[in-house]
Amino acid sequence: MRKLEQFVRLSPADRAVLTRAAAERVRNFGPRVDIAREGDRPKDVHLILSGWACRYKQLEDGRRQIVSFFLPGDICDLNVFVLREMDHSIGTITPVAIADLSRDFFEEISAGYPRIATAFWWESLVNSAIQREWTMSLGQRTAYERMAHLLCELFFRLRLAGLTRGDSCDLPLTQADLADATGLSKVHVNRTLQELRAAELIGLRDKSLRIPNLERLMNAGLFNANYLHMDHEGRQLDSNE
Amino acid sequence: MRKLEQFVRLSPADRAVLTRAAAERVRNFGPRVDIAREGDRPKDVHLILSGWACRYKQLEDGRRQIVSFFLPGDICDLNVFVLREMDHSIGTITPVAIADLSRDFFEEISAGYPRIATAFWWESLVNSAIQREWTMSLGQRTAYERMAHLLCELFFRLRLAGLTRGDSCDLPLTQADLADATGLSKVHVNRTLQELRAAELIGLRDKSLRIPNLERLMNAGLFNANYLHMDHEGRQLDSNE
DNA sequence: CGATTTATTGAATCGACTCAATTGATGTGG
DNA sequence: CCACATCAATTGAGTCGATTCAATAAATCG
Repeated sequence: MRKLEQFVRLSPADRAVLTRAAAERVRNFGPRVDIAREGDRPKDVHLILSGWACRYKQLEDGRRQIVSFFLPGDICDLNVFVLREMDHSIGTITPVAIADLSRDFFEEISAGYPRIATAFWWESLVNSAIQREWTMSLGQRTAYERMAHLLCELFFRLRLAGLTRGDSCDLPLTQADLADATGLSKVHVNRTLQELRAAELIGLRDKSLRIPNLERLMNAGLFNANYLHMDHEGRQLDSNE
Repeated sequence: MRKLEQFVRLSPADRAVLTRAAAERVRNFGPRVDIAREGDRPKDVHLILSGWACRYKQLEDGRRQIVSFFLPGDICDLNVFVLREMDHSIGTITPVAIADLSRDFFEEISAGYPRIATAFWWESLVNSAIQREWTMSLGQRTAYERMAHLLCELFFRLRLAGLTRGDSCDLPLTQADLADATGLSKVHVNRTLQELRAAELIGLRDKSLRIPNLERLMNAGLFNANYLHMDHEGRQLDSNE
């Protein structure tokens, strides 16, 4: 997705490379399917072109935790080139199109396209920050706060990728997905969403989320957007497109 | 600490650079002191030479979550060069000595010392994996499992750094620290530790932890060491020291 | 040695869970 | 296009893990 470029503002040459990379070796997956499994030894990095996916881990007894969400434009695993095998799985939520990026591509990038390299670097650091914030959420926030926080985060990320319409966006997650992501039971997710609706902090039906007053939802979730680093240094390196 | 080298096995030249880097610009901190605060804009990366520290985040109302622990040999924040400001704080647990590593140092490394660069890269990827595992713990594991898991993780990491003696190691954390890290209350941490002691899975007194049967503790915590990636690719790049 | 932090224990409470059943949507094949 | 099956969302009731509050014991520190 060309919205990945949102991050650093790229030159036409940069765009060309990305567009080419995104076009080569595209694979399509149905919904609710695994792209990679714990224990695999993948050779490529994946770029999500469209659709939602998630990273998840599972215990032997079946307990499952969604550890992060991948939205269009996100890059799955830069670790591939250093770590031997996957310590988690990647599964789709909706139908997903991904581009497989080779090691060669990354070497080409880091050699000749510093702005893209910085953007990738930034991507991966923000992902770490998001992971920390999830730790915070799961450890300290109440169910209500946690849900509000997650919805804020997704909305912000989608907006950055140009995937919102005014105060609304798609939310293809089921309540079971939200449960796996927030560490709550399905039943409690349902009740928490009802509370949020009752407080008129969200409107949610037909896989579409509306946030009438983002400010108030942020307060409810103790949401501070600093960890998304949307003011990243890259902006200074902008090329004059 | 030279145990950082454990990861990739370094050549004498590699060691020399590291030793030099570790010697320059060393700072010492007392226990329970902040090294960096949320909102800061640090210019250097920190390498922990000795002592324990942690990364933590705090909500306005005071709730605090320890998001990761830093042990001797750990590197604090490679993000410094790309992200504008800290989205979390770093505080010491024990007295700590750190070496400040400059941007120049990292450029020198990535240009001339590929093995070290790989080791750093590996470090940061493993840290991400640890962060994911914490998400898993906080989301899905019970208090008992969570505690067992955390103690396993710390023991493995310390052992990799050569900081264990047989089945024992130092554990300078207070129960309040463990509470902030596991997302439990202090009281419940206390009770959980008692349970682990009663089950003879751990011995813990005077800041010293003993694990008579690591296997059993791992089972209790549903601990799978794969996420620590101790079999990283770097071993293949070992120099013949 | 008091003073303060850390660890421990008890009792009551509550947030979130489990179990179980119902309603509503979505989808598929005949 | 309906009938049946499946999956997703909702509701109620009872339970339990973990919390809070509060007090005491033990350890550490200047």
